[in-house]
Amino acid sequence: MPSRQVSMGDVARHVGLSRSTISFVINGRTDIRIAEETKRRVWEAVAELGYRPHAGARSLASNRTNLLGLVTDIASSPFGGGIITGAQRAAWERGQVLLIVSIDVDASADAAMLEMLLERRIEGLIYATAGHVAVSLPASAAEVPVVLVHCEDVDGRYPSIIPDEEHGGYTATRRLIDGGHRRIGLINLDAPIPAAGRRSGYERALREADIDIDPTLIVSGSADAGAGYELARQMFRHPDPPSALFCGTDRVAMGAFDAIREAGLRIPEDVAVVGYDDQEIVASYLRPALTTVALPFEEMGAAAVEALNGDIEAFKGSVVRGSLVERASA
Amino acid sequence: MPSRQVSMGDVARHVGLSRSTISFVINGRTDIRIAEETKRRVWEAVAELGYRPHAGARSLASNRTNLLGLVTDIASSPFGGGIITGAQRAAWERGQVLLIVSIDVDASADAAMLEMLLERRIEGLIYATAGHVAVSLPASAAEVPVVLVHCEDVDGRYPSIIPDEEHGGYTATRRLIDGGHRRIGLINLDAPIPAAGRRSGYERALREADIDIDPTLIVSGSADAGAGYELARQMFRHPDPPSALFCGTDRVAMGAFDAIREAGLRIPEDVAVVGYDDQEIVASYLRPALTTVALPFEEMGAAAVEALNGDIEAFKGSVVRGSLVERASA
DNA sequence: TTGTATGCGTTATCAG
DNA sequence: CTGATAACGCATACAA
Repeated sequence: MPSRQVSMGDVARHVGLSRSTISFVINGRTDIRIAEETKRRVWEAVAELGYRPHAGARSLASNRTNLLGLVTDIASSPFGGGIITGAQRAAWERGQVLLIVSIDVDASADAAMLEMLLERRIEGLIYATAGHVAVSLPASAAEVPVVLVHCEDVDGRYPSIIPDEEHGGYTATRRLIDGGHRRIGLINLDAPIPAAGRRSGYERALREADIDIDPTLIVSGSADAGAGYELARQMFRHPDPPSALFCGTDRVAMGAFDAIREAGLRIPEDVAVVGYDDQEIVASYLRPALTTVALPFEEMGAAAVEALNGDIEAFKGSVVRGSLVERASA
Repeated sequence: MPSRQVSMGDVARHVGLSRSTISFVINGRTDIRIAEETKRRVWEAVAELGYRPHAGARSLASNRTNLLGLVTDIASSPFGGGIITGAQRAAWERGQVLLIVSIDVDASADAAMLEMLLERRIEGLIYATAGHVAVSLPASAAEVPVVLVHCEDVDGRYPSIIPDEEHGGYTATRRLIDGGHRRIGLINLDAPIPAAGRRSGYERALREADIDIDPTLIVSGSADAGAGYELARQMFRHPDPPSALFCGTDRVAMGAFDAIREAGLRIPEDVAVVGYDDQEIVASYLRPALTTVALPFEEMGAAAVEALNGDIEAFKGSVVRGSLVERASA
């Protein structure tokens, strides 16, 4: 328990140099030439004394914190953690740190949290959600650069980084077509933001392969297993049932699996299935393991940090692509 | 874009008081009596000028940061996010903030991350893992109070906050006994830290109910669905098979479900099943939904913050209890 | 109850 | 290349 922390002055005294010199070498400033020997001595003293810069003092003097705020509900959600991972990696590479605040999906008590972030002098704010939703930020958010991830703000003030749903729909469908299928069912999501994009990707893939779009093969419902089960059951009562299924969610696929088995069909021999989300727990433990389109969480997190560090306006309406995770169901 | 941030001095000038007075009212100091009228005027000016304290300056002057470091792999894991939620809630209540650093389960490049946390002058460190494992921290961690959550350090230097596995095993088994079962199978985990505790809870519940412990009803394997399937299959080839199953993991239960169905048995009518972990996605989307023992993640996170704020030694070897989540499988 | 003076650890400016 | 010196915004001992 050292009685006092060791400061830059202590280091200076130890090596018999001025504080400025210490500061220069510690910050690795290239605009000022310093003798190698001097640097060596400084670093040596730093190690010997166990000196550690004081971030608070530094931010006071330099008026920079290298702090980015990340407020998100993904910690209280079973997936989407990739956003944190991706954002943090990108931030770290730039010498930046994330101050993460976890909120509830519903909570609006986040004004106080934001205030706290502002007191800490964050230099940018990332607001990320696990689900693709519309949000509304406290007014004070506007005091720093803001990017939204996986959500959109109600009055379109801030740029959003969202998954390329059209491309995802296309990728999934294309995989099925490449597997030789021509009757491909789509169990889409009811009306949330992404549903439309997913469907048009599906249709584009079909058109490209000269397959007629059969509206009776397209249904939609909620995102859970129950809906998947019901909708799939219904679909396999079709006089000319599909040989492949693109499900809007891994959970939907999970339900569909049950219905397909109940119909006495095997996966993927009789029916190939592709899911959406790559919710690891569901997708990889399903039997057979689910081939699915991964949401690009890490990429979105990283993109958010890049946006904050670059021309933020350039990211308006930008979209990032997920990739197909091949397992055994298609 | 204000050309300069407004400081305490600006507020003081605005109301015609000294900076100390402003400081006193802003920090709500009760050891110094200040006229209500004065306070009112100060807060008014604060609002009018949009003054916001500078956390860096404050930490420099007071030598306190109210920052807690949380380094964890749960963001890159599908569950355990409750630790963040719980820790943050507890911290927030004490006016503290979490600096969260997400690491990979394997990564050991965390020395640099820890160094960064120390530069930010964290006043305590929480190291939390998604899985119950043994870890080893960089030496510099010892410079601040440390608590481990859901893990233990190899040389037992720091206190750990871990789930009460014995109690969990007891709770699950007890639930089955209360449901009228007397032949209860246990599919335990192979040799990781928690397995032993779980089993002794199971045995205690049995003994309490005067049920003989049948070693042939106790098997163990890895934590995944594949193992659950195999082990359960095996168990139902027993001449006198169990009418209830306690699975060491929800994923194991997921596999067991398949085996039970294959054996032509119904859940829970013919076989009652209780899982462990309460991995929401698995447990709630299984059909029937899985009754399971929840790991007390939020409570552990909160306990960690409390430990850091109190007598940290008192938390050595302390254990926190999860609770049963009743669904439909038992 | 309020004001003054000082110091916290850094960075930045500017002169050598 | 190096060394004084002055901020940075706030808390606090001390004086009034």
